[in-house]
Amino acid sequence: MAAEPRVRRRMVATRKRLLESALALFSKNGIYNTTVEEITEAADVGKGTFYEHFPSKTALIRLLLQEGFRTLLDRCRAELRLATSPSERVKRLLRAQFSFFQEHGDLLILFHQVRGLLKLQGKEATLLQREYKRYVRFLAEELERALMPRRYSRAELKQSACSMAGFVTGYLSYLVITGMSNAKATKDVKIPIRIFLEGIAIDGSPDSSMGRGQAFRPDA
Amino acid sequence: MAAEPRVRRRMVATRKRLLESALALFSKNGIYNTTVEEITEAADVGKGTFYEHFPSKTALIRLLLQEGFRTLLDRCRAELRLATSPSERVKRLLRAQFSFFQEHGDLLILFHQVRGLLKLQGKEATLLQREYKRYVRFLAEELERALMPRRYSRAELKQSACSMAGFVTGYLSYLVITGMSNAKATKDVKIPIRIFLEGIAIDGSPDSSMGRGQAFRPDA
Amino acid sequence: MAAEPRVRRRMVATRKRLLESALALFSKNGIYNTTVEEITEAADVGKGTFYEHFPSKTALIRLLLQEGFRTLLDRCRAELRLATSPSERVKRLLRAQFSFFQEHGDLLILFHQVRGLLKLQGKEATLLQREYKRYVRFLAEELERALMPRRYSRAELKQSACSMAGFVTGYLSYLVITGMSNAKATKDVKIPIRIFLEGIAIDGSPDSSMGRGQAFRPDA
Amino acid sequence: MAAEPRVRRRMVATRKRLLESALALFSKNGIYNTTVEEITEAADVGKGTFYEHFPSKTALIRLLLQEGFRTLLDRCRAELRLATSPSERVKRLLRAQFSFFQEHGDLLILFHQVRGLLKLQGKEATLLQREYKRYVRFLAEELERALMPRRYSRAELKQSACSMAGFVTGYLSYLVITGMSNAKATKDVKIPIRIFLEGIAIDGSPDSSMGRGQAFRPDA
DNA sequence: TATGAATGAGTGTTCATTCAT
DNA sequence: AATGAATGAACACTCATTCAT
Repeated sequence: MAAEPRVRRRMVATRKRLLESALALFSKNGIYNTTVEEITEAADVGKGTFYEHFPSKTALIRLLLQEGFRTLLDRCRAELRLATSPSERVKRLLRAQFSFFQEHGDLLILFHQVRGLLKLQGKEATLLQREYKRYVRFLAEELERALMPRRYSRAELKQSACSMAGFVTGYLSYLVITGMSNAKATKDVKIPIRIFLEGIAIDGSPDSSMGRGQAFRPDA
Repeated sequence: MAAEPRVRRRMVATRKRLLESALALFSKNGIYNTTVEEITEAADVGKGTFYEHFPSKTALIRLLLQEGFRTLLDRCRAELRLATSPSERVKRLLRAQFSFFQEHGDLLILFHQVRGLLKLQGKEATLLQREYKRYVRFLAEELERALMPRRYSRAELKQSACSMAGFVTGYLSYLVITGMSNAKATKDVKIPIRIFLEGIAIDGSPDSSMGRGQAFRPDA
Repeated sequence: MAAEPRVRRRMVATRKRLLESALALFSKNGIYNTTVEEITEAADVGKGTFYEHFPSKTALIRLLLQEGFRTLLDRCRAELRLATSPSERVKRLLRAQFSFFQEHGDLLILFHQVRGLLKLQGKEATLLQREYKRYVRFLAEELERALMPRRYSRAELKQSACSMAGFVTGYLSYLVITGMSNAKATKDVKIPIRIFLEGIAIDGSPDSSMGRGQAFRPDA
Repeated sequence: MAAEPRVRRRMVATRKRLLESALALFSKNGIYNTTVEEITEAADVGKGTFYEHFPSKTALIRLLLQEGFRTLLDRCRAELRLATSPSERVKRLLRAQFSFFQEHGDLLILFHQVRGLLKLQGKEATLLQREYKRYVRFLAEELERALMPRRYSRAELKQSACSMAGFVTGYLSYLVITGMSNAKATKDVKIPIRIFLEGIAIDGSPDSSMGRGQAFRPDA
């Protein structure tokens, strides 16, 4: 009876080692090029042990994804609590996301790869999709709150949330590809934003420069 | 001698059908869940024929990627030629990318999935990586040209390019996930940008609002 | 075009070798202790070849079963055509079954093992079950025809068919267990039947000997 | 010292629960689709406990088989003791077997499935085989006793015993397959026997009807 | 050139069995 | 004696690739 906790602790440790090994390998080799056996070997346990802890490889991926998103959202919420004005909320939201991925670089590629699966059908995909949708919904709600005074349509807010989420992960994953230090490049994210947007003249009248007297519409 | 061209034409047609079938299937089921046999079946040719035209499945993917990026860059260049002022170049660059992916939605998931592979080692990955790097370099150069008067460091321009590329594809792929009509949502891309950035006060004095008198730094 | 048949012939031969190897191994080691690899090795083909010819191990078993039952029923029908009187039909029916299993001893254990699965649920089991039911139904119909003059209820005929089928395969499989030569023991099947039934006095008055004045009822 | 019996009693109870759970599961899902874990779960004991009581899964099966056959033979012996005439012995023997399987339907599928293993080599198979052989030998001896006056060869008696054993279990298992109520169908087993045998004319002159002036020989 | 039968390394998953507690 | 976490051999099945025709 007194020894039980030790067993439990060992099990928890094993499970944790499996999760960590999996995440590290997924991040290094991708979810497709990582085999269950590689994971168990990295965790220094037998192959069968994997299935004592997780029903399937996919389930493990889902778990990592869920946990990842939960941590991300928690981070966002914590950061939002520090905001003193509505206008500050958006900044903190963005900051939370960047700093999260800076700490959890492993999750960047996982989120990315799984996202590449989501157009596919099948109930497993639906389960995974739910996580991303929840994330977007959360961002949309927060954006709404932050921008209270001015009313935007639900669709616009959703688009805006997609825009934000896509920007964060897209930017970071391109940094990874080009071999730029994530840490350094995310130190001051405002510069790239300003640069690539400055021509768009986000501030005021500019689109007239497109010669059509319209707002910027890429496919106009 | 007179028949030769016909044979050649047939071959070219077969090759084209293979490429198209592959792209369609990749877009629908992803590169991992699409088998060579499915591709040849869709193209209505024998399985072996695939290997008469392409040395491997990966090579085919690389080809589609290369062709895709070439088309994308061509589109960008064409659009840029229409610009009458440097400040307009960025807008047209962005517009070109959005409209490209709107037309070639097939490539969105392909670009995305392949990107998820790029951290991997191996010379195949390096070959694929080259394509993305070329794309980013192109964007960086164009940004430099567009913003000539103001000098940015090479690194900053590269970050900015990543930012742009990441934003475009990230935004669009999140739209796909959340089930929003790509066509509709990209009609006016400025709204979401404005919304999610408005709190950041990209325009002027803003960061003081963070209470630290600093530029916006997500991980501060 | 002229060579095609050769390829086809080769394929048919491969398929046949696989079927034969499988049946032989199933008969020797049982369906559970026979692996796909053993089958392909015995057929001297690669492991993957198996799946070019059959969608799954279970499907192969089903195929063997179907083909076996078809042959068995054909044999029965052929034998029945030789009958000159209704009363002869039952004899010939029984004879056909015995001679069939004598020739196809391999199928005896297959039929037996698969039968052991049939109580299980699942659609695969249902598919297999169909074969046995068809067999019993056939026997019931033939018994009805053979015994036309005297009317038996549908249920009684079905029981009778089960009785016949069960007897044939049960008897033979017990012969196998006890190591008796199938060939020799089935030469004159009437002797064992007479022996074990003679006390039951199938002919007339006997059951009164049970002291209850009733028909023989095992659980009375 | 006083507690010892309690421990022993508990152990016996656990062992019994394991045996019962196993039998129930074997009957429902078959010996192959029943895992040791399912058995221990059903018996509400730890997985390791199984191996405190039985050296292996196969050993458990052997045990159930042995116990089953022992009970069956006991039942037969008890029934035989009630016989008042030699001719009655065969009837009672048959009755005992039918009523046994009616009560212990669980054992029907177990006996059946294990029988499907018996052609296999290996000492485990030999051990299992012994049980069936003992059963057949018992039946042969009883038949001999019952038919004393008329002499049959040892081989003929053995065949006859196989015939009886095969008929009983074969008939019943076909009833299960076709979904007929075991209970109802075995109420009066004589009808099916009579029906399927009536054409064989077990009684007298019959085989001449085959037009060959021979005894009924299935493979003639 | 085109074909598709053949291949076999590789993968996720199962499960009887072991053993430290 | 009882437990259940850990084990790893084994298995069915996949699929990119080869090659004889």
